[in-house]
Amino acid sequence: MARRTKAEAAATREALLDAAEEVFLEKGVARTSLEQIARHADMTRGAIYWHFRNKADLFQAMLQRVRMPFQELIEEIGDPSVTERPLEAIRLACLKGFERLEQPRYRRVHAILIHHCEVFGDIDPLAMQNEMAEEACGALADYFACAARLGQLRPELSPDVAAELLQAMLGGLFHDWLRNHEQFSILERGTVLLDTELALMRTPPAE
Amino acid sequence: MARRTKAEAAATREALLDAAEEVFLEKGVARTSLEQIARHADMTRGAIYWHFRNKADLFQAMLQRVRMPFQELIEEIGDPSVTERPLEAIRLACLKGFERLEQPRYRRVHAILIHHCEVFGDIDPLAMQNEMAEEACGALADYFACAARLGQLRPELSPDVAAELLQAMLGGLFHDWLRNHEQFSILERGTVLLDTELALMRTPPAE
DNA sequence: CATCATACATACAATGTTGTATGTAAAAGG
DNA sequence: CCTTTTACATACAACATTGTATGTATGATG
Repeated sequence: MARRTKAEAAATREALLDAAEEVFLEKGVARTSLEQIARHADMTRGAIYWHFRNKADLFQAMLQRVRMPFQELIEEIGDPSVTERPLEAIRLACLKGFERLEQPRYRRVHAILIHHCEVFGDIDPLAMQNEMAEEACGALADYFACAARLGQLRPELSPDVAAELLQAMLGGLFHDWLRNHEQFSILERGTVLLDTELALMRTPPAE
Repeated sequence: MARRTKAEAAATREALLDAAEEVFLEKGVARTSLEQIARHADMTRGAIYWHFRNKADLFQAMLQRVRMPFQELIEEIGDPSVTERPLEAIRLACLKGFERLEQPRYRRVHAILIHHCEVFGDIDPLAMQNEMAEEACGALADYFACAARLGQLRPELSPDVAAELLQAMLGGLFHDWLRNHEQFSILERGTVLLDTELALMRTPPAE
């Protein structure tokens, strides 16, 4: 066999990560050997050990391709009136998140992280999930607090509780969908649930 | 070594299941060998292979000890006025579920099922979770439909959406807590979130 | 009290997986 | 055009785990 050009080498690296996604998702991380990943990409383990130190390193590289912090979603809205309508900012950020999750790569990797891998090596997926959850909950709490100051939140509803409530709901929806994405469209159901919940939380227009 | 009496044999079976719970929870199902489980129970693999056919069989037996369908929780309330106050029935059933989850055995096994095991052998934990989720959502939908008929639900809120909403929220809370049960008490936070959500959903008293 | 089935412990063979060591042909560089 | 490095493929040794086969002491049974 022949050596590849730098671009080709980068392409095989991506191909290996693609293969890892598919095999991990199908068989679970623990039950897939590096051999299976390599063969699924029409390579050998030599290629894997060239690009990555071991399975954990490959796994981390796979995660790097789909990082999606909540704050970035907010910033991507690009609407300057965000600070005046925090509930709408939350809504748009969530919708953006739903849309992104429908891309196969995002969906697959998150499904692997949440449903198809256990602790292994120096990688603790639960710790990562904890970080994601707290990051999301913290951001939500900020925006709900802002909404409360602006009188846009029902007065009997504490902003922190609202944040916990919404984060739990989104997390549950997230888990349910990742478990079986053919069951329903996360964009559709997510929109309905999110709008319903926000409508319940918003202070009703005065009559 | 000596043979044991029937009662002792049953005790070692339970001890093996206890050991499996602890080791599974700590190291993940895939990464724990039967040897480790056996040694953790001061036994050998011989004992395991006597009581169970293999790891999958042991795993299933472990699950059998903690089955908790939503309907049973409702029935355990024992309050005959349940059909007249469906939202209260939901509330009590959830609270009962929270309390049960705080028992170490229930907590550990569910944490294993949801966060510490992948597909293996003929066991698909995701399918089990799907069944649990649909069972819960179906039951919730029934009670919300009942509440709607009795005019106890906000008229703009569809019972099915309410059920999906609550199920997602409970599922998210469930996952978050099982990921790290020392972070908060599921009974405390669960009560707050549940009561808040139900209060938002309930039709407000006429003024 | 002799026998048998039970409840394990021990020993062994087969397999799968990992990490590394080595081989190699082509691309990069001068 | 020659050398060096790159980007893998191949080969090998070590280990962990599994299932089974066998051993065995004891409780149960007539």
